[in-house]
Amino acid sequence: MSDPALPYRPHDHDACVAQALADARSICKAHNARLTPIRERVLELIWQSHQPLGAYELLAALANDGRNAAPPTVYRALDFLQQYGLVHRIASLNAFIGCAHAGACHTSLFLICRHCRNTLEISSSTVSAAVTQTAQAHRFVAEEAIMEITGQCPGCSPEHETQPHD
Amino acid sequence: MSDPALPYRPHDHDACVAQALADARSICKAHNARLTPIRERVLELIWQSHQPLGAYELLAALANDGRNAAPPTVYRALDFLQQYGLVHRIASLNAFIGCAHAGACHTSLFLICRHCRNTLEISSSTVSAAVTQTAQAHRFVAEEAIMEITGQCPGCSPEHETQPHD
DNA sequence: CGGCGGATGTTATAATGTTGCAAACATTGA
DNA sequence: TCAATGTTTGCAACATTATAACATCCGCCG
Repeated sequence: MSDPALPYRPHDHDACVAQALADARSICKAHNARLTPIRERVLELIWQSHQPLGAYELLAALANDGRNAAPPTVYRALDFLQQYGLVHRIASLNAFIGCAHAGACHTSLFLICRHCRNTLEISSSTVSAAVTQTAQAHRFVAEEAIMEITGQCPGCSPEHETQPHD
Repeated sequence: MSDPALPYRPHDHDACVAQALADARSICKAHNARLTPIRERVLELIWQSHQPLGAYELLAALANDGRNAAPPTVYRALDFLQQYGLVHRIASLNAFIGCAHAGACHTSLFLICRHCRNTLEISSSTVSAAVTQTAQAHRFVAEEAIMEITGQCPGCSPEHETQPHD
């Protein structure tokens, strides 16, 4: 299998997914929330791809499972997962990706490679501080921040001109 | 140049729109681009609202003009206007707003009030620098940045509890 | 058991965005 | 002026993304 994942670095992807699912289970338990089979499966599918997945891609994957799913099923699962901070929505792609810092309060910045689509979630206190400060300077009460940077990841950047990922 | 700090403050809106249109005309002229009636009208409609407008809202407005427009008409006009930096797309709202710094190279941050929807475009060098630095730290070549902060503007923030804007 | 509430199934539909082709129009150069 | 060319617009159909409304199921608690 062509080691699909890898935001920029090889790693044991199965283990990384398993860890994410284990974290999710404990987070849900702590909140008395039910990580039902559908919800868990959606989360697993999302984690198996480091590229953000669209709702209808998830839908197709569920259909592959032999499951009889319609759009609301997927959107409801996604709503749940977002609510507990287990996945993020990438607004510029209409797609979803697993949260790399589930459980922790954080403002994330996403580095999205326009070539291989691998997406890296970063929690930068420098950026967060700059944003907070800017908002305050305009007497604006910031509640949610979306920061999505599109460009080229190290594996696909022009200086290399080798095989890009994917 | 049009008064940049428009939302959140009273101002002569007609003049502000007129100025934006004049700027647009000169920018297009400089690039040998044609600011056709449809494109200009779309830009005007967008500027007349400080709240971001959706493509289908624009479509309805064009229909009101007695014009016979279909979705591609609007999307093409929007593509054109974005190409020349005259409008920005707000990804989290699927909507468009006039660019407050047309002509200048800039990375913008948007402060979107979830109450009155007024949206302020800010060019913060602090934030830009922090983002650039973070991207570089991951050897990521940043090309486009989307930064959208949702929250409450001064007029709608809870401490006031007066009449919100809009 | 029986009722309650959350989760899922099902159908339909809304909202957003795109493709492809043809007609209209502007610009250029002979 | 006229044809050649390229851009813009009209138009119809379609693709994608997201939600509404209501029925059903299932676990839990009394």
